[in-house]
Amino acid sequence: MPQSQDTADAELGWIGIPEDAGPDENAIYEQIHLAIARQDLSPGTRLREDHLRRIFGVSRARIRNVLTRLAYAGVVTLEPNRGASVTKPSPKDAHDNFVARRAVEDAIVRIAAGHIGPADRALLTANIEAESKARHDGDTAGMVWLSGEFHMLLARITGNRILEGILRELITREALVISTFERPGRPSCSHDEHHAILEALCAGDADRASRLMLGHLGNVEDRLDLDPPKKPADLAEIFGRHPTRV
Amino acid sequence: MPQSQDTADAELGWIGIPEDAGPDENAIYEQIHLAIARQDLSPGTRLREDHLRRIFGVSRARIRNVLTRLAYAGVVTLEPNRGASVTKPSPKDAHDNFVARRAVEDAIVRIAAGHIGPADRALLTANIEAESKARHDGDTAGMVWLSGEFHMLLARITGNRILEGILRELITREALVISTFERPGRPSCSHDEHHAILEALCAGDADRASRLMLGHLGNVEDRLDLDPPKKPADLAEIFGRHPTRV
DNA sequence: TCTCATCATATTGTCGACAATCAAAGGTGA
DNA sequence: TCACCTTTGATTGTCGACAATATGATGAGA
Repeated sequence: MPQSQDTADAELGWIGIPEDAGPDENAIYEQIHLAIARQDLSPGTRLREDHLRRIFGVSRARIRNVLTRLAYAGVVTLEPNRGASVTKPSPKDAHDNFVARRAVEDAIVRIAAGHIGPADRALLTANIEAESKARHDGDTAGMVWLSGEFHMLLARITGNRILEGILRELITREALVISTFERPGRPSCSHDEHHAILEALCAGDADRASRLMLGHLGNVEDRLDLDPPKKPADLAEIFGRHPTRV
Repeated sequence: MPQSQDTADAELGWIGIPEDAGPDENAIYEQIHLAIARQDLSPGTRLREDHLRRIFGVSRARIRNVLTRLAYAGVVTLEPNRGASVTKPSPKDAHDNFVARRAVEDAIVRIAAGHIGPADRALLTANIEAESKARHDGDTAGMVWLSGEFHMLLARITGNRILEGILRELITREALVISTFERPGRPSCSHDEHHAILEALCAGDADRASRLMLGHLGNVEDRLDLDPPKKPADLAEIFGRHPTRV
């Protein structure tokens, strides 16, 4: 499949990955992680070691180490002797991820309701405005990312690094879920919901904030199309293109 | 500090780590992870690459990879140019871990209340009995391990691999927390609590199971001594030994 | 024309050697 | 006797080369 390979490489080439990220291993990890979280790298994209090595200007060993860690985080899938690719979540993965997220976000929002300060409020408000702008500009990837950032900001308010780390993984995986299962032409519309959650938090009403958060997450999930495994699409496309010939 | 080094090495040598684990990387990972979860390796123990290499009979590169993954899981701490050691959690880490655990376990127990079947019940009952036996035998490490397994069984009942994975990490870190902060001569006494949780689950009473679970986790936390950073103890010991001389 | 076996290429897996760094021991001077 | 500098040994960090494996192409046979 030379074609899909090339597209994947192209995808790696232009965006997200800067010309010369330092030799710092963590930096490389963050770069790739961010590229996936921002949907610059779509599920299924192969991540060839030699290619990454040239992009980042480091030895293969280091790339390999980074890929190992990304695989542990669940955003990259490592197949023996087949290499690494951006994880393509199954419908069950998607569902499980949502369930776990509800549990974690519920806890976070309840803690945050007691911790939120003026500085936090400013950050959250700014985020909501940025997302609003992204929607206005039609930047859907930016919207998904900013939406995730809103939730990460909430996690940071709690001061609990463990919850924060867990949520980070869940949100990154959700970016993969969304780009795999999104219904075309169905924009996410979480703007008012984020705002309502913020208000409840500022009012110190943990129960209401929790209710709003769970409803919000439910809406995001409902907006997806989890039933079909999606992408035996390739075959369907081919059949559609060449009705009965060759 | 040659002495603490030697004890650490000895600790590595005899227990937990079998003579010849296969060259399978995952197997090595699991071996070390298990040894930490079972408290066979105590917090602060240095994990020298060359030493591990000889024990497992593989190349250093592989050991290095495993240590990277363990560090990501938070059970091993990697200091640049200083190597790896079993993570010694701070009091804050301990607290954060408990908070996160309450969130995750609450969700798990609520889901499990709707999913539990006869086979699950048998496994859980067997676990409770095994823990009872371990207590009777005075095998505290075994008790901690079996107690963790009880919670892992609950997670498995939910069928949610993501929640299961998250809990696994939290439980492993809790083993580190316990061996770092346990009050001497204060045995954990969760026997009846596990039993009560199981009963509530079998009755399908999610709310009661949740309440019991949260109380149970709270009890475990209360049993610890989180206030002192623990171990400037070394100095105290020295001062005690040599009252005013030299 | 189709199927199957064989081969060539590209990619990953594994290893050992060397360089860089750190911690402790030993030695020098005040 | 103490403090400080230098040296030595041990440990980790990094890399390049080679081996193993999978994928796609080629060609022979039915």
